[in-house]
Amino acid sequence: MARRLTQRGTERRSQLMAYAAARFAEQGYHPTSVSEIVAGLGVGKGVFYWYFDSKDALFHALMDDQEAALRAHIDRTVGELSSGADGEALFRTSVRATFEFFESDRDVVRLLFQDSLVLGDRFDRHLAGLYEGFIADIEATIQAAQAAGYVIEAPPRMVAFSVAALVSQLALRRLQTDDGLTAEVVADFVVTLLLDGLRPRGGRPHRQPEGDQP
Amino acid sequence: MARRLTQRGTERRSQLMAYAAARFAEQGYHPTSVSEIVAGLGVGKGVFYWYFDSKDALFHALMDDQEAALRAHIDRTVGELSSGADGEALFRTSVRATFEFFESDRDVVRLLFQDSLVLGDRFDRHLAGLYEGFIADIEATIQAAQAAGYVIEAPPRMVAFSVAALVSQLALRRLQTDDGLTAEVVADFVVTLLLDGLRPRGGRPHRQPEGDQP
Amino acid sequence: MARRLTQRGTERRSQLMAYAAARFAEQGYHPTSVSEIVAGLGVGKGVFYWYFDSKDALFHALMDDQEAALRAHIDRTVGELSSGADGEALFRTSVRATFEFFESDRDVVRLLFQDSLVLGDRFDRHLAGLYEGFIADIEATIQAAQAAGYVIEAPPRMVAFSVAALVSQLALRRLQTDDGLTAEVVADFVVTLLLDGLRPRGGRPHRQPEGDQP
Amino acid sequence: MARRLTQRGTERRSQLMAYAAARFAEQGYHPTSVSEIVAGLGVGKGVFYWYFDSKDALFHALMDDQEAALRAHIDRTVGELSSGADGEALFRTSVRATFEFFESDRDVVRLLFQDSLVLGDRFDRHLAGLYEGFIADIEATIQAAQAAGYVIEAPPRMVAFSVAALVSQLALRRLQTDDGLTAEVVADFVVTLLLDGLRPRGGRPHRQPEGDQP
DNA sequence: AATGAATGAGGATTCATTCAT
DNA sequence: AATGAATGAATCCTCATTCAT
Repeated sequence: MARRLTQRGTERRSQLMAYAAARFAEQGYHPTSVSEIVAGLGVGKGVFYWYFDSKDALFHALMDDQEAALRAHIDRTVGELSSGADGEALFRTSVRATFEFFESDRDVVRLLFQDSLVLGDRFDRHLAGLYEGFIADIEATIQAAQAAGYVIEAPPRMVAFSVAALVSQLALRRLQTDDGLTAEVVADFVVTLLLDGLRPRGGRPHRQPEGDQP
Repeated sequence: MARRLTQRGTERRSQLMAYAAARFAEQGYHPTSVSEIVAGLGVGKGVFYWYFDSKDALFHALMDDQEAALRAHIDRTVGELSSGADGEALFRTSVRATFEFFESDRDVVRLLFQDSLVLGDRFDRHLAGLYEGFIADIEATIQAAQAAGYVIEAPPRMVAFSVAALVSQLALRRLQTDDGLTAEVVADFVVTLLLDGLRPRGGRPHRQPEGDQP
Repeated sequence: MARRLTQRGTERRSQLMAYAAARFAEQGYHPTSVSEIVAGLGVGKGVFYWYFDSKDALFHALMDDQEAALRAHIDRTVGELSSGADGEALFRTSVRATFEFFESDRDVVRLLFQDSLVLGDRFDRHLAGLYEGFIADIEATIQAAQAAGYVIEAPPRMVAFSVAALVSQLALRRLQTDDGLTAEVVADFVVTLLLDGLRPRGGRPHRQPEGDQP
Repeated sequence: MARRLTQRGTERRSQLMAYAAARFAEQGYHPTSVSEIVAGLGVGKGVFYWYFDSKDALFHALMDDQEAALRAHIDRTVGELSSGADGEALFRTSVRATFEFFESDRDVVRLLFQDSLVLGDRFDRHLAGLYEGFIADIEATIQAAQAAGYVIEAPPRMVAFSVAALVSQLALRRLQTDDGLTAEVVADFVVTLLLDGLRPRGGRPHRQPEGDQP
């Protein structure tokens, strides 16, 4: 690999990746065959292997690309914030950017979250790395916030996982059940939930004898 | 199917399911072949198709079983609570029971979360149903709690998804990164996070000019 | 592999080996496809892989079988010699038996001598071993004969190679150019050549001025 | 083909042949792909088909070249002999020259002996011709020597095959098992074996009752 | 209830060759 | 003279499933 590509070659490669991403997102990795991909583009089988070493390799390339794109989108959005923004604003902006990104290309989420659970060991290393990237970022932020007293004490990694879990799962489920909510509304709910929880702050009703609230 | 099974037959069937569950959990559904399953048990191919109509059917049976087992475990645990327990106690107990269940059979989580994303449309209906079962339960609880003022206003389904997301993802990640925390500690953290959020309640430090807390 | 085979299974396996041997002998290993083999027998593709792990594995099985058969044939023939037979008779008998064996199944020679030269490294170990088996046998005999003064001094291994070269190549070429000679005549010529050389023993003509004899 | 080549073109062609020869010698004809050859030289696929009609054609060109080179080497070496040399000296010189040639380019032997056995019918005609060239030469010499009484009576073609077999196989095996012998020593052994056989000339020990000499 | 045997479509991948540029 | 791109038949092999026994 690491071929020198002409303009046309670069386009072909992108075409293949885009089409494959859509099929993987729709049906999953295993049920999507290379034949299906090339047939979908109306090209010969050899074309696939001219651009990718294997089906696996394509998948990894896809993941790498999307991860980079997500990071770039978040960084860009956060970069646009006024320099005086506080931590909460930063956090909220990041979460919103994430939901926006997933909103703009619905395949991406489905793709990014086909993880090792499903794809077997061959993908573990790659995906673990990818996931870890985000988790580690969040973890660092959490630790700083804890040091400053803005976040309750708890193992930062567990907290980071929680943040990632909420963001990723809500983004994902939005695709499956259209609840009519905008990305922004969901993002803001996530931020509120993470910061303040489900229990109303301030004076609250007394416990009821027959109560079964959460 | 719907065969009438002898005692021995029932055992065989369980054996097959247990072995298949382990393999599915380890490598995923597609990469696990029927041959591998029967070979692992040292029996002929016919055995498999005597007890199951297809590989799909086995998978669905597995899901049904595990879902029922999880529900039973939660119900049993909650049923042991003193009748005077309040909503928060109920909630905490349910979450704990869930983590305990996943703790007792690590394959189950990996199995339950190989979802439609990965398995393609054939599994959608089944899994959607499974997932929906839990979501609907939580949703009902949330609605009641909101009516009573114990939970902030927000689309109950979204709230329910959030609860499910946190519980399931933290249970899942525990398998992959051994953080040395007990199921109970994680469960309690999840409950706290959901109820009160990450931001400390009570008097808080003022915002700092250079702040970067979440 | 190492499957338990029924009578029918054993027959199928033999059928496959026989047919494959013929094709390998005729066209060589690489130009013979698994499809061709199963088509030739009118069976499905899966049949091949029920009996053999791979095309390679079949080839090795073939080699093992034929080597064993050749050895057995030689041992049997030599065993029928009167117990008072001398070394020369033994040698002559072995060489004759070898030619007979190759005569009885013409594919075998072509098969046994598709060697590492042609088949690449994957076959090296196996074939080297096979070839070595015979070479080592001959080498031991040569050494004993040298000790007793019946054979001239020379590195025994080189001598052994020479014997193997003559026997195998003459057997092989007989298949390609029908010279109308019986296996026995060729065998006896080989023995004579090896023992006494091409130069007539006893009184010989004087050198001629214009000579160009070998 | 039959292109008129510039100087640079001639070099390219030679480069391709040399590289291909090395690969064919190492892995065999079939396992070596055209892609591998051009990649090894860092050129595009088109280059290969500019200089050769096909992979087969390259192989044949290789064989032709090497055969010519071998003949030339033998002729040159023999031509250097004093004109009064007798038949034995001529023979010895030819055999030595052959071993020297193979010694100087180890790939050649491996290449020349990838014969029809391995390469299938397409190569038969070519290789048969090649081989026949040498065999016919030797055969003529043998016949002359037999007429003059220097060589025992036996079908000359069979004798010629024997000579070719010994020379080629010993040259070949030297590559695989480094026995530490020089080309000259092996060549001389071959000559001695062919002329006088393994049995010592002159007074010989009587047969022993329990004998096991060759 | 279970076995070994068989099926054959389909999977990923390779490869000699061709072609537009 | 040479390139990168493309072709598509063919390769080895897998696998869910069926079947005779």
